[in-house]
Amino acid sequence: MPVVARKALKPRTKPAEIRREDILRAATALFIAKGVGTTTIDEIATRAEVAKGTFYLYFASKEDVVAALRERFVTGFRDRIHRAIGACPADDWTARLKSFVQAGIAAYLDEYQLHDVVFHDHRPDQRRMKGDNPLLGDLSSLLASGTRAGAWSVDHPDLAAIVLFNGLHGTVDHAIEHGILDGGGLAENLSALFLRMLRPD
Amino acid sequence: MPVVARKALKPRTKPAEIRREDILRAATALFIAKGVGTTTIDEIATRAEVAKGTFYLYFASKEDVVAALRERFVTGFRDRIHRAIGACPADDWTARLKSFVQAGIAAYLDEYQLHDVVFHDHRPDQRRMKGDNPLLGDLSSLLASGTRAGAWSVDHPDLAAIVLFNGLHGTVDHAIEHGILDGGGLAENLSALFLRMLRPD
Amino acid sequence: MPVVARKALKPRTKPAEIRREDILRAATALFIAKGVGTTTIDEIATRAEVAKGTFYLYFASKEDVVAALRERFVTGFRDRIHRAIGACPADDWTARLKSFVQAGIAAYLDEYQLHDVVFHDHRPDQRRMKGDNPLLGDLSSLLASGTRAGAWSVDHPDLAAIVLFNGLHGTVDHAIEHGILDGGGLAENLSALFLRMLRPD
Amino acid sequence: MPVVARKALKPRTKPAEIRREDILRAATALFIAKGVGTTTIDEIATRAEVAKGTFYLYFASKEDVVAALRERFVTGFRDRIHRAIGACPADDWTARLKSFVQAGIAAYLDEYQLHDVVFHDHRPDQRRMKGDNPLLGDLSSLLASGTRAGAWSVDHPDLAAIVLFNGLHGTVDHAIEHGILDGGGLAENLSALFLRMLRPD
DNA sequence: TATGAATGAGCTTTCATTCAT
DNA sequence: TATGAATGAAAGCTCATTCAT
Repeated sequence: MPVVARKALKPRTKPAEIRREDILRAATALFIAKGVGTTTIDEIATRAEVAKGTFYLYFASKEDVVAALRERFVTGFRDRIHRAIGACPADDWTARLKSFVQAGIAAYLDEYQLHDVVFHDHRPDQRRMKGDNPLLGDLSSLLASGTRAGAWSVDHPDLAAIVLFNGLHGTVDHAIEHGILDGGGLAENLSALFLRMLRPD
Repeated sequence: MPVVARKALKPRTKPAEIRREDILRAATALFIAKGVGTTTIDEIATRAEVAKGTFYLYFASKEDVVAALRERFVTGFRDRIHRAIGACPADDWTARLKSFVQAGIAAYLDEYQLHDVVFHDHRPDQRRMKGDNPLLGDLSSLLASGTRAGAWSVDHPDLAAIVLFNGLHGTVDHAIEHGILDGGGLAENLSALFLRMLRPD
Repeated sequence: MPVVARKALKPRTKPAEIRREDILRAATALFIAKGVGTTTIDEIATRAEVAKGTFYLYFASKEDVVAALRERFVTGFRDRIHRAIGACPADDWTARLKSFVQAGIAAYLDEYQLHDVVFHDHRPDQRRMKGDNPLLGDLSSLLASGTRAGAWSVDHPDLAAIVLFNGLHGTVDHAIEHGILDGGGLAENLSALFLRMLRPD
Repeated sequence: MPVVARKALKPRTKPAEIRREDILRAATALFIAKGVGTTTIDEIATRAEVAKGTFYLYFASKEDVVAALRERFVTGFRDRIHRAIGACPADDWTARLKSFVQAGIAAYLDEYQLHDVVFHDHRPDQRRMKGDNPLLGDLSSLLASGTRAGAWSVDHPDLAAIVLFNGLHGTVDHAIEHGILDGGGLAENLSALFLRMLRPD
């Protein structure tokens, strides 16, 4: 009777981080393909090549997975925008705003499917977390700083930030719906519109 | 004890429209209170004082109810705005835009709970119906007309309409989240912001 | 305001026998097309252009309809065979048996769909009614009479009747399954086989 | 009280084959007792001492269970007949045929309840599978071989096989209906009848 | 006699979660 | 850490039947 290995072939234990990643990746693909509600834990586990029980070793529930993906989405989105803005001269406010718009549109167009998954709340208390959107603060700061620097003029930076952010969001939604994927032209027009809003009297 | 009544109390058969209304009302209350997903047909039927089978006599599924409510919500919302605009002098474009904003905010604040229920799609193809939003067309027309009349200036009325509408929407969302229910002040500031955007160069 | 007729157009009341027939006809078509179990009372009523409640005025249940159809099927089947036999010379036993076979096959091929409907019992006590099959008695008598007349020889007419009847039944079933619809050839071969069984030693 | 056991008593996990068997056994008993249509999955699960969900781990539906039982019934039935025939001298054709009849009757009498359950199709396309009956082929071969060996004479072995098989089937049905459970005498008479049919001219 | 709105018991099926191994 | 068989609550939907008109 052979005593040796046999299990060396398929290491039953992977580093936890990898496992988690496997599951997250599998879930993302399925959520995008068939929606969160329709995807079963079973399917996620199968696709991640993991037993159903193992899933629960890493996540408490399906919603927990969605939350993790949301976290990651928001961070990634924000980083991307920050990187774009960071590439602009510190005192070129118009460029910074344009970068915000351009990077925001591009990032959204790239990942709107994940966005939909991740912001498709099922709970009635959805009205709690949106306020946490850190981009609103970023944008508000940008507007306020530009105003202070005399680049433009805004009375209520918070309000303007909300309008700009939602305007951008809605514009991309509209573009996606209508199959327009030319983010460049979109960014151009949108920036122009936003800058009109910021013109001093 | 009156002998006459007896049947007046519990008419087995009600006019279809009333029955439908009963069910719709019951569903609305439950959807708002505990979410669409968590509400069962059973609960709706019980609350509407109707047998489960009767529910299916009037609606094909829970989603069918949501669709009916959505229809009604959209129509009501739009009517309210139209009524407000209609009360303004036909050539006072600024007043018309302000009315749009004010009525939109008020209507949304009044009914955002129903709004949430009704736009909480479960399907992954949510990206189909939003474009049907007739208010976008209304707003775009308003902007274009005002431009033609020389009241203000817009390069891309459709784009501007999207930004305004989503800006308004997002602003109210934000207000609700933060417990601000002073629609008046909100409308004031928002209109001012929008009008800045429309100023000719 | 016209007071006249209005109802003369569509006489709400049809003679009971007609109504019953309408329902029976509708049920038959549906049962054949989609099976008894799958057909709903609603469908029968709709097809018969009658209200659901009216259905219950004429039949106590779906099974009651099936029973009525069965009754009718059996009677018709038997009549057809009797007519065929009756057309033969009273003392030509071979011809009478052949007629039985031929008419039986023809009738079955013509109406096997209804046969299937009508003998597709759902109850576990199916083992009760088959014995009522009057054709077995008819056939047994025929065999006994022929034997007494010296045309052939049978030890146990009842047993032989069962074998012949079921043999015939099974043969047609087989033919139908295999798409053979030439009843003539079938009857020829089957009669020959049966007559071999009846040959005296 | 033994302390060791505890888990031996109610092993949460049983070998799949045993579980399947438990369910099949429970279903059979219920189907026989109250019919397939009337038996609910719930009842089967309860009787098999299994959760309802577990049922669906092993079978896709009630019909799936019936199909499994049918499969098993047909195989068992055929095996039994083959065993009986196999016990006869290879060249004693009469004995072989008698064995077929005798074993067929005995097997059917023993298991007609299961037979009824298993062949109580609900679908309108019942006319598809019967032809698959492998016993017809077996019987046809037997008849042809006996003919070739000069033991008897048959013109159309396939047709004769159908008649014999259905004759046998119908005879037992009749016997059951009338409470005759003496398979022996039945076999005697039936074999005699069949052999008459096979006599050379 | 005829209607058809209303009933509600009852069935199948799904799936998140547990837990013995 | 990993497994996956087992669980069982929960929910949607159907349809035979009733009954007030």
